[in-house]
Amino acid sequence: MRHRLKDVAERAGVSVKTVSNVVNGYVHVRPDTRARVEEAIAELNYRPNLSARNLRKGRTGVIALAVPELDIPYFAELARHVVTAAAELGWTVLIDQTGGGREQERVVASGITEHLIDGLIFSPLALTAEDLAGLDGTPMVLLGERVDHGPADHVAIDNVAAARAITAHLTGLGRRRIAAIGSQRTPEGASARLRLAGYTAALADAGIAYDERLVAPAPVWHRADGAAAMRALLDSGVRPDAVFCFNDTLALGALRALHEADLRVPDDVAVAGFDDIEDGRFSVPTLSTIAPDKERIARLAVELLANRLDGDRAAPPKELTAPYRLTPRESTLGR
Amino acid sequence: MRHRLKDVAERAGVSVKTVSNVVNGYVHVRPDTRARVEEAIAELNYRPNLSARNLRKGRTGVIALAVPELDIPYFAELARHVVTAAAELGWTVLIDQTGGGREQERVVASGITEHLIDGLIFSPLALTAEDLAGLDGTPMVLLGERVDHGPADHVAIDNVAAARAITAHLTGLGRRRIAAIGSQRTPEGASARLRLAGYTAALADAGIAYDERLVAPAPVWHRADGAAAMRALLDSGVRPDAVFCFNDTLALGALRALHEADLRVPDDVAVAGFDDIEDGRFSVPTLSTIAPDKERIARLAVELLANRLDGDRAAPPKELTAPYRLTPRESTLGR
DNA sequence: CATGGTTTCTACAACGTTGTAAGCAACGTT
DNA sequence: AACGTTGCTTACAACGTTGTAGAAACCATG
Repeated sequence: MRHRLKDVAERAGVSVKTVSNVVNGYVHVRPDTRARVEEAIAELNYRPNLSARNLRKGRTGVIALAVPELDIPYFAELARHVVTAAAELGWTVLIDQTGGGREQERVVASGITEHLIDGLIFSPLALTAEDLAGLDGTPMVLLGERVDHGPADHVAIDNVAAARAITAHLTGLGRRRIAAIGSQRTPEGASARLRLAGYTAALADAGIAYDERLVAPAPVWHRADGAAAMRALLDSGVRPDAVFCFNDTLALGALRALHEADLRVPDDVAVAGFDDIEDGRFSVPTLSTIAPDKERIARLAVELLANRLDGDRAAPPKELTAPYRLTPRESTLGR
Repeated sequence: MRHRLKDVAERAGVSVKTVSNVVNGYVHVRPDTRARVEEAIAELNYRPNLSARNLRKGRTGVIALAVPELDIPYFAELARHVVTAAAELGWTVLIDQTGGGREQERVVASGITEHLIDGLIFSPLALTAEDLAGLDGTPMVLLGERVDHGPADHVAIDNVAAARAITAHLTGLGRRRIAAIGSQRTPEGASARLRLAGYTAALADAGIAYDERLVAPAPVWHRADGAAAMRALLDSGVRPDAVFCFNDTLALGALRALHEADLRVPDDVAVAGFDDIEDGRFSVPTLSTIAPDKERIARLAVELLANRLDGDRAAPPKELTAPYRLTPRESTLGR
């Protein structure tokens, strides 16, 4: 049922290599030969065996995208853009779910899928620079927070500036007791550190003293964690008049907790997020946020990988910065 | 830098095949031989070349999961479960985004990735039974609505019964003017047809006349479409006291539109969805819904595929039904 | 018609792996 | 002592493809 070059060759009365040449568009093939071969290909419904081709060529045409969790909307949206950008280069994307743990991420980085993929676009949570130091094999592009000058190409937005901008947006509304949700002390918390830095910088800009009690940790950044952190803040008695959540899912959880506490958003408490996920455009109220240009991030990552594959693998790693937009919505409307 | 069986064999002073045997856990290898080989493997950091293995075995260890869109939360959550279930069998999952169009889905089904994947788990939107008739190659499991007794294994929940159950939940609250959002006249709308059937059946059960004006179409089932459909219903003057949305994203859009119209949920209008996506547990108000057992669906699909690969490929297709739960939340609380 | 250069095609080897069959020890049984 | 059995290991071929090198056919030129 499944045919090989050899079958086509026999049917067309030529050598195996000639069929291969036709399949690969080699120019020096007589038109009538080409026609006979193409006819045979069609009749047998021949399709190349990719494993064999890959074995021979040392390329697979498959790249992997590794993200912590697919059902975090930000990563799902990012994945869509990466798939689209890669398709334009004829690549297939293998999406890998790491779970976000350091050990699992190390396994991915060290290339468990080696020999199956040509390259890797990697959005790590927990991985450190040392983990990456040992890697020699597959070309890799990192997304998200800088793993302090790691050995790989890297695409990110300016987290500190973005966090500073949205916090400034809150101070600009006249809010003074601005809480932050999502801080992390673990080494995994690179994003958290950068966004916290932006937050404190913006407070300083506005002449507001930093109050540790207004900063709530969140071990992971799911809705439930945002709700829990918000409840903890409210219970602690520090009456915030605004909250900057380090991502949108945290913010959606916080909205929920505020609702349960009978506080009005934005009247009593203004809420801001980060990532611009689809949900935030339809929540009640709609969510003010930082909108990273995900489409651009994906495209840059794919291009970096393409350059790495075709060009100099030993070239020094590139650091690219993608744009973002401050996107105010109902959750931070002025009073 | 990258080593082969041969390199390991030379270093350990054994034949290539013995190294292969060690790698594959063959039992008849003397402990000291095994130790020497494993040492050599570790020293060289050897990893098998999957292309070569695949070529030899005729299996790739990769299955594909094809879904319309990754950033529809239901599919993202489903994908996570499929990845988990497949990992237990040592499979890697290649996630493919079809976009939901009939032509693209046909390309996926006819196996553009042939020779790269062992099997396919496919959640089609637009595909018809005829499109599937021609397929001969890769084993396939269909998810979601039945493509009327297609030629492939199939896993789904009982859509009609589930839709009937949640509509009955609304009538049980004493609601009488129950709208439906998400109907589709296109052939793609298999889900829509089944859920509409459940809705009408439940109305009949409760002795409520079917009113066409209460049924709003939605070309696709995104949040924006739900909001638009809800607005259209409100503008048309048919004052509903409840809405059954054919999925959760539609329902979240409807919640938003009701909020903008200053109607209270559930007091003025009760809202129910379908799918039990994460967002619905944190929306304001939280969303009553039908919760399909996604974990079970994924597991069944993977098991069906495994049976197909190991067993009789010509066996008649199986139809499996996964359980669901009616999950009432705030959006349909009694008055 | 010899010369040299294209064009067209082919045979062969190689990519790295594993299944098959067979060889060689070592052992226990008769 | 001869025999079969079992445990361990190996040589070889094959999976389907493409790169290399070269043969054969063709063409244009002097």
